[in-house]
Amino acid sequence: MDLNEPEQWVPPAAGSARRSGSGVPGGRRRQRVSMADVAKLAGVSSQTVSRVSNGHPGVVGSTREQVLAAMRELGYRPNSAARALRYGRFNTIGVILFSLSSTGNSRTVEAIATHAAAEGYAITLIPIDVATQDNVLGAFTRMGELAVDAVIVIMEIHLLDTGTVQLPPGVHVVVVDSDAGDRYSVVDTDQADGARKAVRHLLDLGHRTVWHVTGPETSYAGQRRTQAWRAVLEEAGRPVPAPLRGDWSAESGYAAGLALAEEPDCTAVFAANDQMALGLLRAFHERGLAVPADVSVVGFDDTPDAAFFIPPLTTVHQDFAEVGRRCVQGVLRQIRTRDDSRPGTDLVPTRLVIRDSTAPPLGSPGPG
Amino acid sequence: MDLNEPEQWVPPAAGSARRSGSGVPGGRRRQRVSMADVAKLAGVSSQTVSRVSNGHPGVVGSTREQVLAAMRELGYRPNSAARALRYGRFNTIGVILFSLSSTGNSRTVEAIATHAAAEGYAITLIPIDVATQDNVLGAFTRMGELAVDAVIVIMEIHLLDTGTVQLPPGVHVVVVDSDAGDRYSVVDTDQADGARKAVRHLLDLGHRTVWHVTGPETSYAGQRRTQAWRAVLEEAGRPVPAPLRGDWSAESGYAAGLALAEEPDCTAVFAANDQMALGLLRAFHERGLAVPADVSVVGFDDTPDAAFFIPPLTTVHQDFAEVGRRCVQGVLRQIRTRDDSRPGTDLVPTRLVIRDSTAPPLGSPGPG
DNA sequence: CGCGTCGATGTTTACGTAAACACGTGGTCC
DNA sequence: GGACCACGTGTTTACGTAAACATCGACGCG
Repeated sequence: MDLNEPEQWVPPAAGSARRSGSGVPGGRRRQRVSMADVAKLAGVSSQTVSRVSNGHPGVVGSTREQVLAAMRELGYRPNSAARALRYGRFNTIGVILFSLSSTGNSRTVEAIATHAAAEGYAITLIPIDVATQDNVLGAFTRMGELAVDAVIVIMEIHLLDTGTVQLPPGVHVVVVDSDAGDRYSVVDTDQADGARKAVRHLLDLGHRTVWHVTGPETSYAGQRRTQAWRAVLEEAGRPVPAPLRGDWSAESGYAAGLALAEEPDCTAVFAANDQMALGLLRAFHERGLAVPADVSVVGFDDTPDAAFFIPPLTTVHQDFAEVGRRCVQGVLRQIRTRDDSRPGTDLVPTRLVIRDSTAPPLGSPGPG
Repeated sequence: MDLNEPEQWVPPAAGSARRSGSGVPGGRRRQRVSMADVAKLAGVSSQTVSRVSNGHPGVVGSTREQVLAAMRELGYRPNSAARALRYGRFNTIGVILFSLSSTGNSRTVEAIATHAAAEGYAITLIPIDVATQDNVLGAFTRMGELAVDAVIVIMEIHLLDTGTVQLPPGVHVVVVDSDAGDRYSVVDTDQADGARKAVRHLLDLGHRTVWHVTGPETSYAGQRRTQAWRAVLEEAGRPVPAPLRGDWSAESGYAAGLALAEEPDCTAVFAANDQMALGLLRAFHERGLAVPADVSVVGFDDTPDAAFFIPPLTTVHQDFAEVGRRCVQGVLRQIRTRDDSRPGTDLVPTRLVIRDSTAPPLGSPGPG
């Protein structure tokens, strides 16, 4: 294998080969190089190697050079397991989530990984394919056994409130997509504010009311968006149409769109995410309804593709990178201060991006 | 923190207050529970605890029960660092990739994580935000220091062929999106075959030739698709239009679409991915070209959204889950057989999904 | 009835690292 | 000039686990 060192070092004392492949003659047991090996070659103690390895002061230049040379020659790498054992820390953050398939999740995870890396932390991923109680518990159990110092949970935390889930002590938690701010440190997009902006935008354009395609019931984010939609309509004294249940997929948006196309007084729809908005656009197109002339559509997320829908989608921009950044920040603060009980909710603001899928209703004099 | 045990155990020696917060007065040093603690409480040796913990035979029922009870009481969890140190393995697979933002990558990673979990392996993610040589090297160096038994590289491996990258010995590698089958174990979608199917489909419909929007130059997958496109046209004796350079984004597809709209004899386009196809659709729509009546469009990937584009997109389906599965399989085979030099290329087949964005050219009698 | 054997459990040791402490040498201060 | 200190380096030890080996008692067989 090209990436590897050409060959591993074997101590010179052929007779007293204390590091042969465990004595097995044919054993090709790629022996890992330890500090002791480096120390022996450099003619120093292993503690000195440790000091050099960790950049500690108190090693004179010439010794340091010798050690570094030995390290290079042997291709020494610190053994992170031994390190973790010694320090009691793993420098790893676990991330539990349902799926990477949603834009939001994958971008949040990416941001988490990037920021964690910048702080010297790796991230370990535990996806849960099917959201059964068992799977969730299993994931948490596994995480408990894993080498992580903290866990970021990207899912509705209610699934965990069974009392049976236990993380090992000293493992800190930050939660995304949940309202558990009273018990955990929560970071999330300001779902309610984003939804409010979307609905108000449509009302401001002159629409009498706004229809709504929801996310799945289990999604906290979806619930918040739906609540905010309802609240804005009620505040404004507008009728509140029955929401259509979606599941984030374009397909569910399409189904909702076919239904909404039959509603003669539907002139504005707020979809709980961009994918469902895409489904709406296609359904309306198929039924001969022009967007935005006949119906206005607003989405949520601002996926990179949303600007290229037909027509380009007005939507609520979520700053996933910022969510990821704050998750890491929160988790590191807990690790560093050893304080794991700082509940609270940290909301990342949203931004309404107005494109071409919204307009005043037909026959309206315009905004007002 | 709800998830944690109420308090940790401290060996009884002190007085007999075996459940104080910790021996240290002010120190709230969440003491981790070790086998020794469990052993003491259960009145057995730590070796017996180890045997119970690992399900080894040779522990009589009553003893086992006692140990299990002690484990439960103390909330014992095995220390994975110590385990890794003892075994020399971490049960972790590293994944290096550029970005999770692309559908393909995130779905591949998800599949990797799922299958790895099923085999008792966790995955550690190292994303590289900007593809500079330095960043790539840095990621590999970090990976070398990390606790991983193997690495899956999701990127063009040429970036690594500098000779300076070194992974520690015993770390196995599987590569995705590369042609390094002569040096590494490579798993990938059969890019060429997929592209061939796409182009042939368009020719079969009666189009004289097929235009092409490429992926970024640096992408091996993109190169393969472009090569295959060219090869099919040449084999069929058709003219080969100059390909338009894209970067996977819908925006670049849109730009290409605006350019292609000016080409009077462009009746069929093969976009190297679905997002760029989305951009094409919008550009054509904007310029009054009907798809598929005036221009046929084929994409690549079959993202979940592609079926809801306007019109629903004919595209090449990639089985990312299978790619992920085979990556894990390959890596585990290497780990288990201790054989890390089994180069070869494992291609996952594709499937052409015909929807509504392709049709015979205007004025054509139809396929043939 | 004594010896061999087997099964259950305890004891020792090693894994690789790094903190804590020990040691020795050279210089400084009074 | 002797006590002390600083600095560079070596030695001991602990981290938690589990393999390897040791021990001890009970049981079976000749």
